[in-house]
Amino acid sequence: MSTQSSILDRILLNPQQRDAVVCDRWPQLVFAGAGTGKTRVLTAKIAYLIEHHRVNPYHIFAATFTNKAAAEMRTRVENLAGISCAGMWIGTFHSLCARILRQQAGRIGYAPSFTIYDDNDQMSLIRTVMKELEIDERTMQPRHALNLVSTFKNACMTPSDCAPNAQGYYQKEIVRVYERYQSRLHEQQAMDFDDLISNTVYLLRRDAEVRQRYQDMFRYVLVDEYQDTNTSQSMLVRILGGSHGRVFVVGDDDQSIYGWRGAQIENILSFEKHFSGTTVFKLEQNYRSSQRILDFANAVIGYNGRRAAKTLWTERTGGMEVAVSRYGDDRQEAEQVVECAARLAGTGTRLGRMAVLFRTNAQSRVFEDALRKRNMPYVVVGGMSFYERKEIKDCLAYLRLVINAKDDVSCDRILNVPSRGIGAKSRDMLVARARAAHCSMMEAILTGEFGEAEGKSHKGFESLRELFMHLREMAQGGAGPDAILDEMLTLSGYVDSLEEEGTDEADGRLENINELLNAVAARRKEKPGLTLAEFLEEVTLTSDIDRWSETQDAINLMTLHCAKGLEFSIVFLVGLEDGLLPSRQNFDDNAKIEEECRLLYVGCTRAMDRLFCSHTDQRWRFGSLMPMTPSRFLAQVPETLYTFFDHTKAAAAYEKISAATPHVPRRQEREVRRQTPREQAYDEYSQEEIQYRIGQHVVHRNYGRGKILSVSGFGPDMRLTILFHDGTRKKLMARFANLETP
DNA sequence: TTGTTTATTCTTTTT
DNA sequence: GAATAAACAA
Repeated sequence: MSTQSSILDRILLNPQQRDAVVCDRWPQLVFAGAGTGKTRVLTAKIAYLIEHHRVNPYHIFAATFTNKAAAEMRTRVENLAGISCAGMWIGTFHSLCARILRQQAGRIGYAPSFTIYDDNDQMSLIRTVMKELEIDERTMQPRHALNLVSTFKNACMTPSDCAPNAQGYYQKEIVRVYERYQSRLHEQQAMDFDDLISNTVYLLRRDAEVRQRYQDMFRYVLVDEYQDTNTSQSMLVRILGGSHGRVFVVGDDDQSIYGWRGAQIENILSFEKHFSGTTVFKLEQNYRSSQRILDFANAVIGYNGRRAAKTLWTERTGGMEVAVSRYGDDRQEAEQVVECAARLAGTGTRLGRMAVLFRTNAQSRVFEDALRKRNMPYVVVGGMSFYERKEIKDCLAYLRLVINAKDDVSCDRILNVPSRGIGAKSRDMLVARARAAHCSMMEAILTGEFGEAEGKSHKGFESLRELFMHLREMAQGGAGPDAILDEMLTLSGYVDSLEEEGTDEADGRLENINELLNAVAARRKEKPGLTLAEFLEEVTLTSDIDRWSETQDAINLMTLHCAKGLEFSIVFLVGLEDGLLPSRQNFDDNAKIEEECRLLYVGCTRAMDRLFCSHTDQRWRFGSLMPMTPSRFLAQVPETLYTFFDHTKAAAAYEKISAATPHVPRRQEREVRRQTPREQAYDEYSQEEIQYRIGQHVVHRNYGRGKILSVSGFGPDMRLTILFHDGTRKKLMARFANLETP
C-alpha cells in the first residue's frame, strides 16, 4: 500500500458518495436508492477508516443480512485497502451474534457448543411442546404459534414480559407455549435464529462488564440494508454504537420487503430520532438501469404513499422499451419467456446474465419444465436447498448429536432412521425414562437408561449407544467432520439401508450424501482446522443465495426476495397478477400491499438493459385452473412507459414481439445442473413419450371411451385422470394405460 | 412395528 | 397437484 495514494484515488466516487465516505461527523445515515453504489460506499468507508483514520480493523463491526453481501464486502475491502480481513467482524447479524454468544455462552447458561435450530427444527420443537401441553393443532396452528413467538423475540420480549399483556384464552395459551418452548430450547442447549440476536441483546443489557468490553471493541458500527432490521437488531446497534455514536447505516426504504419477518421500516425512517445529530446523505444517481427501466420502476413505486423523498436518475438515457405481455396461461407464459431468452442468448447476452423472477417458489416449476424441454441450462436459486433435504438433515442431526447430546429434536429425528425397531411406543418409553432421570433422550441412551426394554427395541437402543459412544470418542480425539461423518454413515447402517432399497429415489439420496461428503472435504481443504461445530454452524447460517455466483452460464430462476441485491442484464418479471403479486394473503392490510409493491419495485430495478413483464389470464393453482387478473400495480403505470403485447390474440401480436427480438436458430445447450438418476430416467423415457392433453378423447380397452381431465407428472410418472363415458372417474399411470386415440 | 393407502391442507416471501 | 398426517392393513 503506497503512502501517497489515497483510498479516494483508487475508487471512483461521485460527489455524494464521496461526501458520505469522508464525513467524520457521526452518526451517519445514507439513503441509497437501487443501483446507486451502496456496497461501493460501504466498502470505501471501511477502507477509508482503516487507511485514513488509522482505525484498527478489529474495531469495526459491519453487519449485513446475507453471507453473500458480507463476503463481497470482505473481498472488496481487502482489494481496496490491501489488507487481509480474516478475523474481522464483517458478517451477517446472525453469524456475528453467534460469534459473540459462543465467546460469552457461559454468562447466560449455555455451553459454547450450543446448537442452532433452523426453521425446521423450530417447527418440530413447537409441535412437541404443544403435544406436551395438550394443545390441539386444530385450535392453534404450530406455524402461527411460531410466528407469534418470533414476533415476541424480535421485540426482545421474554415470556414474562408478554404474560401481563396476554388477553383471552388464546393469547394466554400462546404465552404458555412460548414459555415452555423457550425453556426446552435452553434445556437442549439450543438457540433458534431469533435467539441469536435477542440473547445477544439480553447479554449486553444485563452484563455491564461484557457490554463495556464490546463497546470498547466496536468503535465503529456499520450496517447494510438498514431498512430490513427488526427491533432486536436495531437495539443491538444502539447498544453497541449508541454510546460513542460512530454508527453508519445504509439503506433504502423503497426496498423494504421483510416486514413479514419483523423488519421495521421505521428503523430507517426515524433513525434521526434515535441517533441525534445524524448527518444524512442521499445517493440518487443510478448506475445500473436504463432510463426507460427506471421510469417504469419509478411509476410502479409511485403507488405507495409514505416514502422518504428521492428521485433516481441515470445518465443512461433511452434504452429498450419495457415490455408487458399478456398470456393465456402459465404454461404459455413459461414457453414464450424461454423462447425469448433463447433468442436473446443468440444475440450475445449470456444466459447467466438473465433472470426469471417470480413471487412464489412454486412458480419455478413451469419454467423448469419449459427450459428442460429445450435443453437450456438453468439454475434455481433458493427454494428447496440442498441442506434442506431429508437425507442431509438426517446426517446433520447425527453430527449435531455428537457435539450436543442434549439436542432432543435431532435425537427424535434419527432415533429410528434407518429403522431399528424403535417405534412410537419405545420412543415414548425413552422420553419417560429420560424425564425421570432429568436428562435428555441421548443421555438416557448413553447411560443405558432404556433398561430392560424387551425385544427388538433393546437391540436398537444398544446399537445407538455403541454408535454414539464411538463417535463422541472420535470427536474428543480431534477427528475432523469428514471422518466423523464417514464413520457415522457406515456404522449407523444409513448407507446400507439406502443401498438395500435400490430404488431411484434411494440412489438419488445416496448421491446427495456423497455430495455432502465432498462438501465437507472441500471445506476442510479450504480451512484445515475446521471443527465439526464450526461446520455445522456454517451450514445452518448459510443460505442458497450465498453460494450463488454468476459464473455459470445458465439462466437464473429465483423469487423476488432472493433477487434483492443482485443485477441482471435481462429480467423477466412473471406472474404479475392480483392474488399473486400482491399476494392474496396481504389483501386485507394496506401496509402489506405497499410491501408487495416494493417487491415489484425491487424486481424492476434488478434489470440493467431489458425488462419483460408478464401476466396471464389463467393459472394452475391448487391443482386447478384459476382465472387471474393483471396486478393492480401494473394498472397505474402510464401506458406510455411500456409496450403491450397481447399473446392471447394468437399470431398477430406474437409476430410483433418476434420482430422485436431478432430470430436466431435454436442452440443445443447442455444443462449445467447435475441430473439426478431420476431425471435421467425421465429423459430416457421422454424419447418415446406419448403426449396427452387435457380434454383429449381416448379409448381404454376395459373402460371404453373417455376424456382426459388432468395430466400430472411426466416421464414414467405421468398420471392421467380420465372421465369415462359411464361416468366413472379413474386415475391411471400413462405408461400402463395403453390408451388409444379414436 | 412397518409399509401402504386415504384425507387434508396448503403456497408467500427466509436469516 | 403435492406433501404430509392420520388411518389402516400385514
